[in-house]
Amino acid sequence: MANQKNEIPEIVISRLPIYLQKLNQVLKEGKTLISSQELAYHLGVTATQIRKDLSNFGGFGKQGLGYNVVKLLESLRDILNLNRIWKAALFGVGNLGQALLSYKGFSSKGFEIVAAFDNDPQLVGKEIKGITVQSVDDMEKGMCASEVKIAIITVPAGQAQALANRLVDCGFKAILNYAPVTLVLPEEVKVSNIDPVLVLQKMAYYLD
Amino acid sequence: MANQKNEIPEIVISRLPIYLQKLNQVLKEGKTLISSQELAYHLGVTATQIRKDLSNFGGFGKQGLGYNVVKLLESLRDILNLNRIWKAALFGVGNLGQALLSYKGFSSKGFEIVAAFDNDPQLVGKEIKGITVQSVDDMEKGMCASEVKIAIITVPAGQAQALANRLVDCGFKAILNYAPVTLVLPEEVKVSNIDPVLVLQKMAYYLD
DNA sequence: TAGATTGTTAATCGATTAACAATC
DNA sequence: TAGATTGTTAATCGATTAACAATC
Repeated sequence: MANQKNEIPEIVISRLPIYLQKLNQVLKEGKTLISSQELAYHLGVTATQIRKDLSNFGGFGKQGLGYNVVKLLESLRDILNLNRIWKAALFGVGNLGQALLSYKGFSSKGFEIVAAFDNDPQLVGKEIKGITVQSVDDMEKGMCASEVKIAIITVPAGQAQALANRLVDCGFKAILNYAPVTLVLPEEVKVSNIDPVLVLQKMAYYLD
Repeated sequence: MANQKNEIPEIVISRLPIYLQKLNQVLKEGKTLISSQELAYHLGVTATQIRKDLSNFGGFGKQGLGYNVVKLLESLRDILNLNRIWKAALFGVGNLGQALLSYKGFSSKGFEIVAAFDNDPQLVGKEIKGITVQSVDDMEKGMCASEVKIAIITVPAGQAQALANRLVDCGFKAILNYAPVTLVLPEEVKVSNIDPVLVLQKMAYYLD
């Protein structure tokens, strides 16, 4: 009844990109085979956990040998829907927004920021990294009928919830939120938060 | 035997800053009392979980009434060691590093970047947001005997592990790592990673 | 074949939730 | 007092780990 996606724990899914990242490193080092033990070694997880995680999607290894690096990479990219380019729209072209526009790590991993929006009249119309900043007022015009389903929010905290509501109405399905607020949105929309202050506050507990 | 800190699950600690964030919002709205139910409502957690989390540290509420917002805020700040200013050093003054140097959210929450380091001769000596960029070569000179225990890494992936090793040798105890690699460090050093690509890759699984 | 490592089951561990007595 | 909500126990749920047969 429920499709397979619902059955696989989110915590498993969140580890797959880490495996992918490590496998890319391993590939660069020229290894063609890797055991779950080796893969686990530097990732802070156990070999058993890697095998268990992967077994949710099938058997990718060979007993006695381990995993073919290239094949496992391809399989993980398939599972995570990474065999395509994902377009994203950026909201808020301040310091952080501009840094993200300049970040080369997105495009090399298949994520491309194709539009940028800001409220500041000084910024609207300006071209940054090949992208012309548009007014947030015009968001619906260009985006709602487009194939862009990922939004990156780097607006001030006070504006984030209202913007997020508009994005959901517009049809965005995934939001990467850098604003320091917890967004309240329908559960069919995926939201992930990046807030360095929360992370530092957590670490502070263990200091001193 | 074991001190209390070891006994409280890390997952509990990681939720406390979120409660803190919400309580600050609630305080601004002028509320003086809040129930676990209300607090939970917009945080995607249950009221029971909030009460359970808090009960690790004592009883902060009053039956029939809820929690005094100001008192709970103060208690959480005490628990998380946030009643002081934490100094941090930044490594890597590229786009992202400069955005972090400009970010006002750190100082308003008690985190202050007091030093910045880069390898680029063009950047060394330059002053950004009141901080003079120093050469990474000189890191040990200024930092190892200092009270700065938090490092923020925004250098390229290939340089992060070697830098982190030096930081640990130097006496840093917490590392906020923006480089897209998993750092391997002694377990007494707290490491947190922020990598938007991993987050986007996870969300991609649920798209389409 | 002998050695190594997977994929999977069962056991363990730990976190979340439900329920409710205590009490404001 | 009556109603509300905490703090906590016990039950449930889910994730991790240990163990090992299968098999390369």
